[in-house]
Amino acid sequence: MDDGRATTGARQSTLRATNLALVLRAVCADPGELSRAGVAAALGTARGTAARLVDELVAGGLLDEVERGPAARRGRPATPLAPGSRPAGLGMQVDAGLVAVRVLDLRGRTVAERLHEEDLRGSDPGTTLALLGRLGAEVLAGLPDGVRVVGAGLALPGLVDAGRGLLLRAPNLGWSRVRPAEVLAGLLPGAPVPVPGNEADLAARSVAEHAPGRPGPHRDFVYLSGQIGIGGAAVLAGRVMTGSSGWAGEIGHVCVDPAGPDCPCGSTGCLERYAGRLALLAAAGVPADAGPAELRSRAEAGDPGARRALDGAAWALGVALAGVVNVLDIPTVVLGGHLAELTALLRPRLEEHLARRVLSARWRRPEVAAGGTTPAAGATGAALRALDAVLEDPVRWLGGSPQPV
Amino acid sequence: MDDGRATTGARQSTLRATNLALVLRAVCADPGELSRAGVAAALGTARGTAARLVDELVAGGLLDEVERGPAARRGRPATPLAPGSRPAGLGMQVDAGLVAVRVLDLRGRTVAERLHEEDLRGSDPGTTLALLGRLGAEVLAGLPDGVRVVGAGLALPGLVDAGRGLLLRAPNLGWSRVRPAEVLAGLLPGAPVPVPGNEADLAARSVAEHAPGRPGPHRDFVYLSGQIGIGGAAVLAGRVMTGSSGWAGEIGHVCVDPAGPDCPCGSTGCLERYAGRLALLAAAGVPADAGPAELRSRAEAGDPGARRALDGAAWALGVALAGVVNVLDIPTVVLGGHLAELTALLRPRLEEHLARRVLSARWRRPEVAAGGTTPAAGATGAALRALDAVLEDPVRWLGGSPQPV
DNA sequence: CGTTTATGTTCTACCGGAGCACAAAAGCGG
DNA sequence: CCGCTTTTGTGCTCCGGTAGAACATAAACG
Repeated sequence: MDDGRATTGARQSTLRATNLALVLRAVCADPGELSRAGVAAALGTARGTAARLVDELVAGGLLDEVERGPAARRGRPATPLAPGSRPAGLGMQVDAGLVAVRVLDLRGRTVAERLHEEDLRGSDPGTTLALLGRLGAEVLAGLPDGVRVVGAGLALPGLVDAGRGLLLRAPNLGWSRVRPAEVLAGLLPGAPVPVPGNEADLAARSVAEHAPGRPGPHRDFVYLSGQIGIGGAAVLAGRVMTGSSGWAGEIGHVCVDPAGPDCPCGSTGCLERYAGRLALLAAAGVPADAGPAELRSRAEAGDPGARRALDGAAWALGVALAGVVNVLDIPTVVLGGHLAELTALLRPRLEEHLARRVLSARWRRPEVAAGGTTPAAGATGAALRALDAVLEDPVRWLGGSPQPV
Repeated sequence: MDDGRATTGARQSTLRATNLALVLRAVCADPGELSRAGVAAALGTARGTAARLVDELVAGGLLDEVERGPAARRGRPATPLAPGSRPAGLGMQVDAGLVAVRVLDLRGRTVAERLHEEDLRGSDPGTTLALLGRLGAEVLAGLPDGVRVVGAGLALPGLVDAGRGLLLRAPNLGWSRVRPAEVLAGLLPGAPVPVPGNEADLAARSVAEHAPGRPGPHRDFVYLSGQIGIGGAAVLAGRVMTGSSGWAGEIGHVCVDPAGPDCPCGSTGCLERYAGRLALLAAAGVPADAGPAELRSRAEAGDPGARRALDGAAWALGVALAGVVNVLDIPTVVLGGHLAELTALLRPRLEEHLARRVLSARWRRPEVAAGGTTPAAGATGAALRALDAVLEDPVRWLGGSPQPV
């Protein structure tokens, strides 16, 4: 997308902006642990400077001075700092099986949420988005006083043109060329228009950081989001790679076997045909409406059909992911969505396949981990992404006016 | 590798360092086109500030004031600036078929080079590196006065642990666990120890920028380096993705057909088995020592065996690259090495396969382009990487002492 | 040859961090 | 209970760096 390198000369205000961002980020990384002096130590700046920066952020509501516990060390007690509790991000998600709205504050806490489960395959975009808008409006209306929504995001299971706010195609919803903003704009009073994004990218972000600026357990990983289809994302140094148009991560359509079954996408032998939710359940002989939990209990009970289906999925995942790891050298795989609860069953075979097919496995063995099982991870990620605007450029949010993007 | 985000507070000297780097980079991007006033306009700084920064860089030898041509516009004529001609990078390369040494200056000009072709498969690392060292010493001895080598790199066709300066394994050389610095250290007087890197990564860099800081025709592309094996690299926003350990880009071992032939790497149906130099020539019935030029002329003459072999390679490349494009969303493929001269023959089929198997092809059709045919692109890339240290932090090179890394 | 126009230079003003001194708020020890 | 120690927070001056304007310079144009 961007070059990652500013081409504009740095002036002194840039310096201050940079340092404000660094202070905010340092506090976000260790909420409640840093004081003004701690910030100075962490950044290597003079105490006076750090104090001035902190004061400014506190005045703007981006940082809070929190109550201190019982004084442990001697010396004047520090005033612990935490990310402000007023700035919040609005995350929304539409998936084949649910609609979700979630509001996160700068500390990463869920301030409010609404989830609504419903089979939305083939649904009418206008109707579904209107439902989402109503849920969103309810959530916004119920927010505590003082909470300021600084941005909004919408996770969608398909190819999104973020620049134009356009969902190009979401196969499992049956949607094409939908512009969510047109429906949502009027329904969310006082909130910015949600920026659409790919569900898997955003879910991966919720794994990469648990709260704005607070790194999760993994910093480099390949994320697999098993919904009805299989989406994915590669995360490097805590950043989701979105590619040149934002369409990266379509791991579900990596070819596992060119002689394999046809895929609606036009290719053959796509991973989705082997490890997608429907394919997996069908191969195991589990009714489609039973879900992966049933598959799991059958496999744990020793059902041979279930085990065979899981082995097949592990094999297909192994072929596809080995390719990804060979190309990207990110030897950690996090399984999310319906694959998360199957991780224990898939891992042994999958790690075997990866060890065999990844060139560098001799020196660093690829590992498979389970992602969180919180529903609607995409909504969380969307809220986190919205809040990132604050971390990136705190100065914009210090002035009284909450300028939207 | 790193987080891409400094955690240290910015002080005023940081500001100056940033701006010096920006000035240098701006001049490198447009050598000979910018004056002091031009720099001020490009960076948006005051003219006085820009002039002061330029003066400092000129005094340090990082910028040169070059002769101006005939005055075109009216007004006081500008003094055009160009990257300094004294700082230089030393790039070296060992491949299965050649040893190369190349010195590039900050303007991207080849100051000196030595190439030596020889079949080095199964060669003794010590002997070959000693040969490389001798060539390097000759090149260094012949450098014009005033040229200062600021860094050195060594492109190697295998897995490199850059942190420890260790070549883990280079299958086509038959080398394992080689530490080039041990041999080279004493042989290159007055030059820093070459930092090893992967050949494909470095060759890709030479495509991404033609001179330090001067972007090449593509900013986002997947590079394929057809040597005996097939290496590769993904370049995003002009930056080569090296992965978490620097082992990214092993496209040659992406699985094209799990039921395909065994590969020495332990996997099956690797791309290399279909589109590697030896596999390709063998499939076409061309003698191994004849090379791709012979294959090309046969195919252009209509030889059915040659065409079949190329179609097979295009198919395999299509399957593997479609996977890469699906995952990374980098819809430009640059073919280098022996594949470069076969581009015209491979492109039609390859683009067809990509169009069919890439999910987003409907909205943006993947394209295939030919890389340069300059020999030893890895050496060029290694020299460019060495020079990057200057662009990243010019301040280090302004003081008289040429502190090595 | 004066005017016009753009470049390069010099000077002051302002901004922001560094560094120091000092006040404040706790624990520790008598 | 009181002074000492220790750490935090605050106020001050100094210094480095950019902004901006005024001025000098070097060409082309009429």
